[in-house]
Amino acid sequence: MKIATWNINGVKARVEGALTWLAQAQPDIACLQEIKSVDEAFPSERFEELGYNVAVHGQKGFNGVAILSKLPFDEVAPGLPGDGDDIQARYLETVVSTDGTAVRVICIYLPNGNPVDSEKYPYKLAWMARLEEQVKSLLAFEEAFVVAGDYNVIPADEDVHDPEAWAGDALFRPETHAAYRQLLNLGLTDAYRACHNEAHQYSFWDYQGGAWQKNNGIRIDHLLLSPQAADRLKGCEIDSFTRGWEKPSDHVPVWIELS
DNA sequence: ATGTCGATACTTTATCGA
Repeated sequence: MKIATWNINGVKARVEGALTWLAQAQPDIACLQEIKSVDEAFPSERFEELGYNVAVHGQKGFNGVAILSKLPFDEVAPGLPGDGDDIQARYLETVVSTDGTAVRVICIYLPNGNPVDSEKYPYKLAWMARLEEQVKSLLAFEEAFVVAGDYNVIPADEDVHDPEAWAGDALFRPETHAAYRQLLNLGLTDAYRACHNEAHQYSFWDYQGGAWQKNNGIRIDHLLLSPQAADRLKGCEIDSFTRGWEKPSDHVPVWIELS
């Protein structure tokens, strides 16, 4: 089973590119972030034509997540628990099953958090604390699950072209690293790092400053696996080639293969 | 080169968020 994550930076602007990649990469499940669309405007039919079932948790203008699945959804649950006042669409949880084996697939768009002296940074840290609580609850089931998405977290120096340039940024601050480490320490596996040890492999290149041409990237799109999912991990790759396409997203797809 | 992009609104240009 191939499960992918991709921040597409606007589904309206990216639908053709997304369809091209889906037809070529053939993931069984694709988690999309930053769809920047309300549910009603999401072009579900275009994805259904490729054989996908569609679950959307949208919002006007910003944020928004969706999950495409060739397998039918057993469950669909939008929204990260823990704050009833949070209206930002950043979390979508689904369950699919094949041959009697279920896998829970969670699509997240973790808050960016910049600028760090604004209310956005405490919101990011609070969101990460809520995610940690949710993951704790899910781990109690002792089942396979994948938390895939744009984490807006650069895990380590080796995941950024220039650590100095990112010092103090919300994606790279000590508090951010601490919260991410706490999440991993619950028992989750970073699929990419479980499969690769080479440094400077990125999933995002800024539109500005010729970042793609200079390979000034960061690795912020992750698939974290429960122990039961990690046991089934066969591989993990980054499809960086999409960044060179016409009208690219600033993020590229990352995917895993599970047995 | 602070060098881009997408969505929004009292739109055709400024603002926001990334």
